[in-house]
Amino acid sequence: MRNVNERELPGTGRGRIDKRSAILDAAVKVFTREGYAQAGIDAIAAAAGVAKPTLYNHFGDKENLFRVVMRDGAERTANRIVAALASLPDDGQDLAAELERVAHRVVECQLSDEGWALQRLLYAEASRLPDLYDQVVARGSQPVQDVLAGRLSSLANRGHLDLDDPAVAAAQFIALVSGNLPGLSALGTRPVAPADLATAVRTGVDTFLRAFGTPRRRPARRP
Amino acid sequence: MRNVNERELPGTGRGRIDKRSAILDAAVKVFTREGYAQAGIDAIAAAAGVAKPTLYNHFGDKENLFRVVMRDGAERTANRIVAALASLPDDGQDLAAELERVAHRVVECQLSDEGWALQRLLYAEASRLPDLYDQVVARGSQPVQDVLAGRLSSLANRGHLDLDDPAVAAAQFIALVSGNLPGLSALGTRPVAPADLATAVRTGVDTFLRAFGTPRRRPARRP
DNA sequence: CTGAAACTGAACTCGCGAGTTCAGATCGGA
DNA sequence: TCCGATCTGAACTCGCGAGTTCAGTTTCAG
Repeated sequence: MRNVNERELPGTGRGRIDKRSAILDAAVKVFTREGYAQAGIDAIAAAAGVAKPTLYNHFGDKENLFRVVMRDGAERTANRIVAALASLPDDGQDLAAELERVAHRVVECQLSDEGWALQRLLYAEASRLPDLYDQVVARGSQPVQDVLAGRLSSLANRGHLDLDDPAVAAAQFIALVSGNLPGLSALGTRPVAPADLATAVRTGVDTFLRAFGTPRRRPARRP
Repeated sequence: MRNVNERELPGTGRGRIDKRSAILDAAVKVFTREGYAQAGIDAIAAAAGVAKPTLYNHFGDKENLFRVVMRDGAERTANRIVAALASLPDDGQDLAAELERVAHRVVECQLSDEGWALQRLLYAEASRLPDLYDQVVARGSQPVQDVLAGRLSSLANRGHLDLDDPAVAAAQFIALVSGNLPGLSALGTRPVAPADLATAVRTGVDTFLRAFGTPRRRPARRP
């Protein structure tokens, strides 16, 4: 049998390609498909095309592997959303349409298989691994809210929005726009009709603008 | 030893008191404390003061027991919330304060240990038991939204709110008022400072009234 | 009083999965 | 060419937990 150093067989997966990232990719898939408890180390190793001891060499144990997977996933998702937010222009041109466009992108990240799965995994294990929750928030939702708050603040400064507190507005924007998603997609276990999605986003943005749109006066604060 | 039909010893739990409900009570506690996978049938039986075969006689297997627990829990929680909503008056007297009061009650149900635990369990097992999700929604969130929509609609008919669609407004009210809860309480794993809770509720109601309060005109629909 | 139904407790089966061990293969670098 | 690090595969340990079995007990209706 001649040596096969010129190419790796994809299935068997021998060679010096990054075992570590292969394991992480496989772990994401298996964890998100099966859940933490149901996911088997054997299955992950097999999916990664790697021997079990290799996996243990890299990650120590199952729980630690899970932590790394969650942190990476949160960061990846957050980066995608932040990139989408960065494309929100500062001039108030067609503000409603722009907000809808951005909201769509944000919402799509949550609707992705990975997004939902990460959220479910986080909920499921939050009480067992409270520190993990903090880390995921720090790398995930926090930066998203901060960036969004910044954009909204820009718009407010130029008179296109009427806000008291950009951070609150950012949180409420996200709540309004994605509050219906769990129901629509049954926590991500069912596909969402694009029309339903569009409606959800539109009504969310509508209400946001009813509250914070600039042509309108805001109601007097109650005593 | 004289007969003890006048009273059961609470600890040992012998006698004809409802074994079934004793098991359910214990199951709620153990499932919510440990999560589905970690919860042991032995632990549940022990907590219920019941022998394992009795448990299996009543519920067949672990998964079915879990289903019953979740359905019951959803119904119980929904009933509490609905009761709170029913106390929302129809006259617009001090509308903001009344909305806040109701929102507080709604939010407290989600903040309760059982509320959070049920939500985490639902998220965790939704992909494995999709039908369960439907049932929980049908007995849990759906009635709540319907009742709330009814109350809001009443208020709108009397000119105290300015709504297009009461169902949408109800969903958005809940989203605005409880959107911050996961972050505040770290998915229910940490206590929430009453002041933070009050702020979250107040800002949610504020924004809701900015969007739907009656003195204001609603922004023109965009093309 | 009696017999059926429900309950008990303890021991048992059985499969699963996390983590380990080890002898050998493979690779990169010097 | 050779060393050390890394990877492999397969077999193994070990504990855990779901579900069962069974012989004996309690309860209650008739």
